[in-house]
Amino acid sequence: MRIHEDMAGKKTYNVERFFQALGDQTRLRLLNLMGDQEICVCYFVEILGGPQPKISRHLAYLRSAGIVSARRESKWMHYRIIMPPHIGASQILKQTLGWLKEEKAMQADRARLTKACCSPSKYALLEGAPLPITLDVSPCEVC
Amino acid sequence: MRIHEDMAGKKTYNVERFFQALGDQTRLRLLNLMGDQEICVCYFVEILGGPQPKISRHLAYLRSAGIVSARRESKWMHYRIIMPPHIGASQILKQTLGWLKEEKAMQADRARLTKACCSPSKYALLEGAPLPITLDVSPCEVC
DNA sequence: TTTAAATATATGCTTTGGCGACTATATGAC
DNA sequence: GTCATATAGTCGCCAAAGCATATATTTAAA
Repeated sequence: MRIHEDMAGKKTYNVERFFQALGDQTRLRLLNLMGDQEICVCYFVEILGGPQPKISRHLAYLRSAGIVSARRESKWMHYRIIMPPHIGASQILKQTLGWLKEEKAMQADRARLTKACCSPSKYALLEGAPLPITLDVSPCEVC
Repeated sequence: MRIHEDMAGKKTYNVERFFQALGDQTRLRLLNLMGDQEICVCYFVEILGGPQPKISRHLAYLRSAGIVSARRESKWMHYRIIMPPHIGASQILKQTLGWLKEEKAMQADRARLTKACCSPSKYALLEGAPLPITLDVSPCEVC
């Protein structure tokens, strides 16, 4: 959850860690793919390419920064974005996700995800993999 | 300016670098102190404390990330925030600055800056230093 | 039913590069 | 020379990438 205590013993959100988590291309691509869906790791591996441990590492980083959460479903792991408890961070994260949607490279990633979901049998890695689950985004009281 | 070229030769904003620049406590404090003012380095050194090269280095980092610009006035250097050319980054930066204003530690920094400006003669480092200059913030067409 | 193989994901380990802190020194303006 | 600021050199640390291996779960075999 990446909360630490300050000298007064009060819980304080780790702002640095939050921004550092956003300061990496791979992690931004992962967040963009998640959007408001809960997605199985195998899709990340398929879409981003590259060695699987790399994906796993970056997901772990995002988890440790309190930006995503993981859920196990039999042998598959699903990741989703969770809004940080800190309201400022939460707003920035939303804004960042909105911005990513407008980047061409990010749109291409999402398009490939959609395509992969439509015909997962064409991708060896995705045989029998559970489809992404769209989360109902409860309206935020802030915005 | 931290723009690099992608394979198509098109100029592309360096998002990673932008977030990395925000991922450090000292740099966030510097940005918070600048706000909408142009401020002399000696104030940063006075308010943040610590060795002067540390401040200078972080300012250089912010400059290389295209987030601040520097202006020389005789022997003093003035720094101010400049809005990134990328609209998404620009919005995030504004939002971050707004958020910082609400953090207690950041408010304390600003209070000490105000105090120092009111009676610079009390601070050895600030003898004869030029006061911060408030910039007229032209209304942004986006927000 | 216990065991072994296969699949999905995570973690260890090593190398490499960047960044932060610190001290000392260089530059630029008076 | 003096003052304000920047840069260089060094050290230690964190993090990223790549490869190998461990864990967890399901399927297949015996």
